[in-house]
Amino acid sequence: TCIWLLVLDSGCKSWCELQEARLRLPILAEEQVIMEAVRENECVVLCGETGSGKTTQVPQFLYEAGYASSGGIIGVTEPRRVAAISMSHRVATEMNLPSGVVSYQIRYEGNVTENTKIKFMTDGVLLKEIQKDFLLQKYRVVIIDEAHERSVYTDILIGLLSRIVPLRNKKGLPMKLIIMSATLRVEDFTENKRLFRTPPPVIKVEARQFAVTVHFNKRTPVDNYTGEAFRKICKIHRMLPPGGILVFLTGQAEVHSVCRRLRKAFPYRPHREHTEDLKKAKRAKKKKNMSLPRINLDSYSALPADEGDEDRQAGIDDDYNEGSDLELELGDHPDKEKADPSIPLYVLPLYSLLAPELQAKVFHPPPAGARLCVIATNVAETSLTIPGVKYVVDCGRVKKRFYDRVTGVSSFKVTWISQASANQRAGRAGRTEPGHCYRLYSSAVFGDFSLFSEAEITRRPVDDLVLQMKDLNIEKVVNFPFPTPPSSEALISAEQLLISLGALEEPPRHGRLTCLARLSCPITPLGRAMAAFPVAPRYAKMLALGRQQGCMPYIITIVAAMTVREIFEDYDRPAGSEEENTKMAGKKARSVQMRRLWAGQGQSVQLGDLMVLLGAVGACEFAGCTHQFCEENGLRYKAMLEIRRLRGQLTNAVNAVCSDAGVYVDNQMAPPTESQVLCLRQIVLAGLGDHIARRVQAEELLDPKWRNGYKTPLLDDPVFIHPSSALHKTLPEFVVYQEIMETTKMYMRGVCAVQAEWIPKLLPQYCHFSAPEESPAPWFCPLSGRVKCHQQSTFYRVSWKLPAIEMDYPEGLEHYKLFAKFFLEGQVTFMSYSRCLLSSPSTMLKTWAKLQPRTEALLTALVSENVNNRTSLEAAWKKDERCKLVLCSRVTFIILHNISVSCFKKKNKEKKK
DNA sequence: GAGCACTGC
Repeated sequence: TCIWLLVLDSGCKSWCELQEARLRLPILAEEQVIMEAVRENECVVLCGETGSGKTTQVPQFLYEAGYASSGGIIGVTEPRRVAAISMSHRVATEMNLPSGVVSYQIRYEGNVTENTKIKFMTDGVLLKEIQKDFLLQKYRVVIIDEAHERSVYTDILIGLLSRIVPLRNKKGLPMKLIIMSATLRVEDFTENKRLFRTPPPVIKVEARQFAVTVHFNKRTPVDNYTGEAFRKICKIHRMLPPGGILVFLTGQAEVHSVCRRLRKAFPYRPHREHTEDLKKAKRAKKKKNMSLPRINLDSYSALPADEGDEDRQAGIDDDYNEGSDLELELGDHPDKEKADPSIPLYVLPLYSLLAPELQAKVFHPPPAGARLCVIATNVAETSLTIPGVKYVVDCGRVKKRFYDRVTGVSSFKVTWISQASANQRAGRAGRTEPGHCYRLYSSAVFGDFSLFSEAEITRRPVDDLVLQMKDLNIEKVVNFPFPTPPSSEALISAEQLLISLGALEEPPRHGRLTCLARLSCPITPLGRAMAAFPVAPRYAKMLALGRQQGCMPYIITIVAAMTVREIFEDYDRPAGSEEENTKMAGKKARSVQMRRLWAGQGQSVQLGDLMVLLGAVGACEFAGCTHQFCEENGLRYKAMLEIRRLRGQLTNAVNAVCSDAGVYVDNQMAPPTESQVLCLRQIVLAGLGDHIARRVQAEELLDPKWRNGYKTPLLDDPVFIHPSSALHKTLPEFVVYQEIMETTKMYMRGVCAVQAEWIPKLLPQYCHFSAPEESPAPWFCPLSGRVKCHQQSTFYRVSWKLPAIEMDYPEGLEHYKLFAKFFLEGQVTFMSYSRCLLSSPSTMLKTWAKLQPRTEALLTALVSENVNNRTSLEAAWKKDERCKLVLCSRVTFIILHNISVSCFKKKNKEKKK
């Protein structure tokens, strides 16, 4: 983050320069129109592409117009942390105000003061603030920036603010909402009657972007778009004038393989080495030219450099490429891809998981004489802006995560992008001068793209959002004014999960449940506590249970590590060179070894991948969480820093929810003891109850594809423990998993072994219990004062037989009869009445007991006062001390309490009436 | 015995 900021801010050299740049922004001409619209409307939608300056200028207009005087402040939300920070710096500089006045707030940090007038923050921060103060009384204006990106939080914020703004106006504390979008796709906001009854005005602002000429391919490669990208880059580099090239591909592996090919084709060596190479290459070229037939790439430069007619070129392209393509795809034939060091290309990979110091390279100018070429994934579309890009090569695809709504299985698929996305990518070529965008697909294919990408909220589970909303006392989540609502299946399964976790009250079982009733469950106190933890509900449940046996610090660490993605460095990606290959092999071996070490021994092995996480974080923190430690042990430094900050935040949250928890972040944390590991596994099971899998049984093993497979309640096909898992060879009978990812097979990730007998105990909501066992017979537990029994159960849907376990006797008349028996035997009060009894206590259980008025009288009394355990008996007694000893008919049981008395009293009263 | 885009609390 810091590196990016330095780079982002390096553009702001002097205030004068800034002011000059500022004056050129087209939005300045629109100030009056905008401010008038804001004055006259509660909500205004502002459309302006990147480069219009809306993010930096609109807050200043509002400030000048007095919206931040008299106490109120101007809030601006951004979908990314870097944007919140850099925008606050930028605006502070432009306005010549200190950071205490123009400030930012992100998840872990901020510089907000009492004097803050303009506050930039991430969208999640404002959502959390609504939890504390629903009316957001601090704010006079809220600006939702980048609303077109449709992140889940901006969508929810817009829904909430559509209600908050009128409420504020009614209260006489007027507030304004400004929604800013880079595209004109705003109908979801403006034409949505549930959101705004009167559509808010839409103001369009021109952008100061340079023209980008778009070139389509004549043909659209079906599979080999990386090969096509490679050829296109080569061509651009050979033929077109200077200017950076930005290439959009879909994943790390593609990025690295194209990088490798380009580096081979246009080797770049820094400094002297390079000039040496150049000379050598020139000599070699001369020789080769004499011995080899001239099918040369150089012939291309005969074409006009500004050639834009792709269709015409494509013909030549195809002829030429068909031959060479084969060679290129046959892999590493060093001789076939002829190196041309005379025109060096400075090739850099760029993707989100790349180490920040390597990412930062793209922001620096390329070495003299070399052209910059960045091979990127989607990060370059919105998150990072690379300076000096004149050419964009767009493969037209994106890798997206998909969730199966029924089974919850995740997978990654490469799909076509939307037209909006393609235009956004093209726009990256026109930041500093006119540019060109080469689309590796035909205009017809482009025409078939959807206009816009789907809103994120429709593409992912919403359990966390539903919990947040319930915590805001929005019970009927279906009625929430979503700009685009999630599917009802998604809402129902979210509600179901939250009920199972105990975060929502279970709806009454009797009668047919309407869809609405199932979606209107109120939040429980546990749910409130869970909503206070900024993690997924399953993990929040673990935190809520974490206090036993001193497990809280461990649970916090495990939850933090599970929340942060990819804590281990990936050494399986294609290497850039042979030496890098051997280097990576060595690192990988070390990483595998360390993971085995962190998995521990004895009990802790059963905690599986979660123990590996715990061990890794523990070891890393013990070593001071240094870059070097991470590097040497295969950990992603950025991930470890995020875990460290998240541990801090979760620790604070736990202490806030439970003031006597007294947890603190200990970077010298000792490994958990054997009994703590047992406890941790049970806590994890309680949180991941719907993520259980059972090893396929020998008798079920009919199909060889089930070998080493696991069965889950929701899937017909087997799932497997991922080969990188600590439990891959152990294959425990029962496991819980973090997620199922479908690749070549369905793999469970984040696996932890659990014991069968814990399941009915900790997850009764998922079990069907059979009648209490007859042997051993039900008994009275003197410690808890309750009637206990053994009960067998099966796991829901799959009917796995679970071992019989000790349970509270199930509700019903039988429970009262048993309690009466134990009571008469003197087990409940430790006093024996047997010598005063006419019948044996076991009479209570006889089928003919009803025929005896005395047994019936006792039973009725117990039932009417709900007494079937010691606690409720004592409570009933307390109600009326005088009647502790009562002889209930002369020759029957002695009944020692007011249960029967109050019962008789009631009856007498009724008789009198 | 493997192959994961991108974010926010």
